[in-house]
Amino acid sequence: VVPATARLPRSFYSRPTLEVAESLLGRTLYRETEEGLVAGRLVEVEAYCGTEDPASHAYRRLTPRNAIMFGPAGYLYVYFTYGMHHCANIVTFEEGTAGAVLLRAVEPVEGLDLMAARRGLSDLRLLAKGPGRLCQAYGLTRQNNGSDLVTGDLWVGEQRVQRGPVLTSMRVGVKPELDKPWRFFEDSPFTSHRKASVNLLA
DNA sequence: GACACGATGGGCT
DNA sequence: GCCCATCGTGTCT
Repeated sequence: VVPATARLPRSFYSRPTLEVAESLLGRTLYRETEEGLVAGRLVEVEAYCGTEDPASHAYRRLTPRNAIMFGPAGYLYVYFTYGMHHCANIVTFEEGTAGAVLLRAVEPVEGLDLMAARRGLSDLRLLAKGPGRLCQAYGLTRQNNGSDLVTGDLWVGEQRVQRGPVLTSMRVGVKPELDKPWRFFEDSPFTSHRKASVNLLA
C-alpha cells in the first residue's frame, strides 16, 4: 500500500549535501512507469561533495558525464560503471556546487513483483541492496540521467519512517585516503556492507 | 587513438 | 572473503 504523501519540493534538495543525505534516510523512493509502480524506503545513501571531494566524479571539472551535477538540485545523475552496472544520485545544494547523494539501498515497499522481474530473482533482501541492484530494480539507466525528481517519474515522498538511529561510516568502495565518513544508513537487512558499519561520528 | 580504472555484484571457496 | 568480468569515461599522447 502506497502512503498518500506529497513529493519532496526542490527546496529539500537545495541544501548542503550532508544535510540532504541524512534527511533522505527513511523516506520512500518511488518510480512510476508504464510497467507499474515501485517504491522502497531509503536505508542507505552516501554524500559526494563535488569539487571539494576527491572521491566525487565532479572533483576535477565539469565533463559531459558529470554535467548534471553542476546544475540545480533535485535532478538525477546516473552513471555506468564496471561495464555492467548503473548508479543513481540525487543532485544537491546550489547550482554550481556539484553535490550529490548516491542512492545505495532501499527496503522494498511496493511493486515487489516488478522489481523481482527486473532483477531476475525474488529474494526480497537482494532486490535493492547496493547501488547497482537499486538501479536495476527501479529500471534506471543513463537514459534517466537528468530526470527531475520534482516533476518526473522518479521522486521521493515527504513522509519519513525510521526503524532505528541514523548510523554513519566511511563510504563503500572509496580509497581510504580520499574518504570521509559520509555514508548514512540504518541497520537493516536491506542495507549493504553491514559489517563495514563502523560508526566514526559517534 | 590508446590506455588505465572504477561510488559493483555474482559466483565460488 | 576473494576473484574478476566488462565497457564508458577521463586523461594523456
